[in-house]
Amino acid sequence: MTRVRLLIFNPVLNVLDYRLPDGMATDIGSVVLAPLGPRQVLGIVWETERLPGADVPDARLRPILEVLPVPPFPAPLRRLIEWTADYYCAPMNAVARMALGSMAALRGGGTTTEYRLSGLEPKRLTPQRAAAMDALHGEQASIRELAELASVSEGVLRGMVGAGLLDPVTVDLDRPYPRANPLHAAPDLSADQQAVADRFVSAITAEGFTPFLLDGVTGSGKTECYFEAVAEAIRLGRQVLVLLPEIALTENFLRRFEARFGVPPVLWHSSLKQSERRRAWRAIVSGHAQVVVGARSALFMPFAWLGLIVVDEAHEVSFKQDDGVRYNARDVAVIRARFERIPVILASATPALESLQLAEAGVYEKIDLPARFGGAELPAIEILDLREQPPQRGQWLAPRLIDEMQDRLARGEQSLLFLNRRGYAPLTLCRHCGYRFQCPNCSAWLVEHRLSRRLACHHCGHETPVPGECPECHTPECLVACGPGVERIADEVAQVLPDARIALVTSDTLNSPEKIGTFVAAAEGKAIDVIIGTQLVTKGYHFPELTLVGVVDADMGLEGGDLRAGERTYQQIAQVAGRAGRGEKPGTVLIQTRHPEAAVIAALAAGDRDAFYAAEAEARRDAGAPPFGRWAAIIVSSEDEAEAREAARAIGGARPNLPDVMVLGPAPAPMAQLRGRYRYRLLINARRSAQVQYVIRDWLGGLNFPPGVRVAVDIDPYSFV
DNA sequence: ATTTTGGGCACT
DNA sequence: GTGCCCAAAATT
Repeated sequence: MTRVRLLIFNPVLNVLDYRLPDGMATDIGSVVLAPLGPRQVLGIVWETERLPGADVPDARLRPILEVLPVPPFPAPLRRLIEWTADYYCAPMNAVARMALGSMAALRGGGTTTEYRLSGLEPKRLTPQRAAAMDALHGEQASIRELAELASVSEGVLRGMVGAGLLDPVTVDLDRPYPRANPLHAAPDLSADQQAVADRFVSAITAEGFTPFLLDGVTGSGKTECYFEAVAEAIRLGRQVLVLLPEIALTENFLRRFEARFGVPPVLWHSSLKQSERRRAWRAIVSGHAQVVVGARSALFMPFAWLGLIVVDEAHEVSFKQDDGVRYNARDVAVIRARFERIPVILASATPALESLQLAEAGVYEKIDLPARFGGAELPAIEILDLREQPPQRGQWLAPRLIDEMQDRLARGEQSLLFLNRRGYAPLTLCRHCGYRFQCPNCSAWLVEHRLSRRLACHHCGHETPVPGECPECHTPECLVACGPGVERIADEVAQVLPDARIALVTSDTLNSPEKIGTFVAAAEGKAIDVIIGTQLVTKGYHFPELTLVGVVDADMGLEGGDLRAGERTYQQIAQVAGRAGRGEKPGTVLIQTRHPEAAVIAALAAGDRDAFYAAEAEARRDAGAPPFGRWAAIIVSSEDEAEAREAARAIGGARPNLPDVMVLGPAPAPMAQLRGRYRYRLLINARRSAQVQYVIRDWLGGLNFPPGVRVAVDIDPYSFV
């Protein structure tokens, strides 16, 4: 009788042994279906010696039901899953889950019917049908997905099929993607860029683990360089994974990719439709997908022949996942490359201090790309001290910044204002009684969105219409907006530059590929004079007529005691500054601040990157922060405040007493309530040598908590809320 | 997480 | 003894 050990996809059971029935064969890594009580669960066949479990007598073993028709997880992926679970104190099955697409993807094969608008004019147009016609433009998907997309019931759509408004299309579920051609459009590289590309190509050919830190200012052509590595991998028949921080980035990226390789890459991100997800996953595991561009969740895909990983904008905070398995895709990408024995390229204009340190230590091979491509000059950066030249009362733009914008408008050039705050105002209060609108589920103010006339929580999605009176004292028309958001800045610009054509660029306004495309076309076609945006506008775009960048509030990111606040501010401003002067004309960057003396601001003004990194390193060393020391967080949460407090106190009471590990707390988390759960936090600061994970596992392993209490461990945390 | 089991208790 | 509710145990 053959006994098989499975990694089981059940939140509390990690490991169970089964019997392999006669006539059934598995390999290590096979994905199987197994009985669990009256149910069926997925499992992955694992090396018994690598997965400790209880010794259950042969007689009690139940037989595996089915081996799923997908290639077994290869050893490098299995090692990656083990490493990630171990390092981030997460259950192995939670990590392994990230490697699977969906049940449908595991079964594969077959065809399905999708529907798309036929273009026929409706005879009878109900409001629901009108909404569907509007929302489904250019979409093709199943009835179910279309219904969700258009927010109408499936019945409405079936009716539309009957009326001939929707056409059925038979689709092969696993239909292949067009092949990328490495020779489609050979790039025109500078000597510097060619040297970098050559180095990458040689690493690909050598087929070994080679981690690169590609450090080059915005516009230096990092993408063109690593595209040559991608081309070489394609030539050798290996697959490539390119990780990007946000989906919003892909629009621009896809155009550049298609220009270079003739076809779009395979996309992988969380908002793929069922059918797209299945098709992409099957192409990835079969080895058919040549280049996969994805968000961090693509990192655990079971590639058949992975040959290269690229992490673009590798410093981006969004590579850190902050729920579920709290991993950092930038770091795990390097680990995966090590297990796969392939090159990995971390590309950034403003690398994380941790990455720079690893490069200095010789762990990463550092590749510098100093010059801006085409000789375009880096913009001049100037500080506007708001204490010396304050904006008018109730406004946020200093006169000097307005003058410069006026000037650009007169010259037919473009300006960009950056403020990383969505909505109209971050706080709304009652002028009469001082009532402040707060989220019922979170410790956060509700942000007024004037475009949608709602108050919204940016943490949990709670929304309410803006009321006409104060809910506390019932005074009508008494609400005041406090502080600026991008919508309010847009109002101000409309007021001071009445002739300017303004584009507001936030995740609220630019939430679909079509809208992004329209915006980019308008900006390139000089149909926009002033772009006002959040995070979203800081990277990727190339507008030759954009010659002025204004940073509305450089101090915003520095408040709040986040350990990486300085670094993030530097990165954001350097990034958005890179949008200016990308064409023939030189750019200017104006930074509004009340703290011109702060190290970050001073370094930006002086254009002295090294000075910033030196100051930041010094501060981190003093604080025992990464990369010189290590942090970890334990977050205890419950819907019951007392229960959360009690559990946190119990954890605090069992704290280890070790010379190289310091425990702070428990204390209410800065975000004391989040999505209806009360939260307490303990912070662990350890020497770099300390085995924090083992200490924490030991510590928490001996404790039991009531149901309803969640204890999350965050290793190398980014968010301190 | 989900399902099964079993103890305690009211009721026939 | 039977039905019902809830907590505890088991899931290979």
